[in-house]
Amino acid sequence: MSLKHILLGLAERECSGYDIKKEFDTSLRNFWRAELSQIYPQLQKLKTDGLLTSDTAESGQGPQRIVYHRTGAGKAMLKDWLEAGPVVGTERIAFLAQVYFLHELDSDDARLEFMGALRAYFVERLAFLDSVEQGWAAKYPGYPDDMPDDEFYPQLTLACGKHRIGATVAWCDETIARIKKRATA
Amino acid sequence: MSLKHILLGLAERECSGYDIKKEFDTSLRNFWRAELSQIYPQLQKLKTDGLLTSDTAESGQGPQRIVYHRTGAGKAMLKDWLEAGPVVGTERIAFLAQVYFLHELDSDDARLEFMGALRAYFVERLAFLDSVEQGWAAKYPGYPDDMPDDEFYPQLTLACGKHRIGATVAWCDETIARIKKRATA
DNA sequence: TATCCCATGTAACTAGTTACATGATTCG
DNA sequence: CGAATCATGTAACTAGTTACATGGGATA
Repeated sequence: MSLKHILLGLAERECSGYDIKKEFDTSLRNFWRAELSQIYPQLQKLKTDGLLTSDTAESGQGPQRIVYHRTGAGKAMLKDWLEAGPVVGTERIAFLAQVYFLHELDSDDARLEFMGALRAYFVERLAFLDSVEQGWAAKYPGYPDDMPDDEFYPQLTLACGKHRIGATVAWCDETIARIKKRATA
Repeated sequence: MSLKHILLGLAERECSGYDIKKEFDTSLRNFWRAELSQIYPQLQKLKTDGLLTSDTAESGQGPQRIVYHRTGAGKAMLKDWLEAGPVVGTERIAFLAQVYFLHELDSDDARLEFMGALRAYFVERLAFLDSVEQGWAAKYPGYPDDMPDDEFYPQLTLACGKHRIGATVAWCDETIARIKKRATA
């Protein structure tokens, strides 16, 4: 279960469920997503399990915040997860399932439209990653290697996204060319 | 919901739940996985929804097989899914969540060990894809483009896997070098 | 005779999504 | 005064996992 461990990782610093949601929607968005309706109960559960503690804090606007912080046991559980080695082989890639059955569309035009939409999506993702990167580069003159640990490792996930999405765009281009060639054959 | 549509795609030809499981474990394994305990009830549901029909067939060994075949409505639903455009942005990549928090491990050696294990996994996946490809190449002299439709589109998913996994291995190498450089700095 | 593959399923559980409910403050 | 943002949650549902249950036929 990764969500649990992600919350334990984020709770190195005091944070509320609302704060965490914002992190999912920005920094973590390349590899994980979660809704508030999943985050809040999970934080409560981690607290009853003794992995987090909570405190109330005033917020400038709106109701009181409940801020969480991880315990020693919480940190230990996160470390166990990392020490158990990479969690791989569980990914589901829906668009590839669609490509697998793309012959069910009834024209090459329809198939090319599908591939064009796919390519556009990934190009947009790549642009987003570039913009995040520019923010970092502006903040750290020694970017990407001269950064504190708690930014260096997140930066690695961005670098991975760039590699993978770049490769996916290249595959889209290749695929579009192959379908066109096939159409004229 | 992708599983439903994948089953509708596979049920173009008559197949049993058991057959489908084998397809998940071989051809589809690059982008989706499913257990028998999810497949069997889902097939039953698709039948009651009028998207599949079923028949019993003798099997050489073991009990009777229940073979499914999709209806016109089933085919139409699959087409609707494809025509609605690519399903993207839902992926969860657990190993990147781990990398994001890798600074929580307490030595560079531990971090390099993690990255080494990750690299080894992807190298192995790449070798598997190469072996699948060699099988295809042996069967079709005009590989990869001169293949029937119902093999060409699956082949595209293999090509995508090769691109993406290749890029991931390159990222692992780059990352290992960056962590080493950081360790000596 | 033991193990593997064939073949179908159910039960209990965990994980994640969508919709709903509440209420304060701030900005235009 | 209306919309956006802050802030927390519950309820109902869908999706997926793990464990259990059954039993035939083939192979070693």
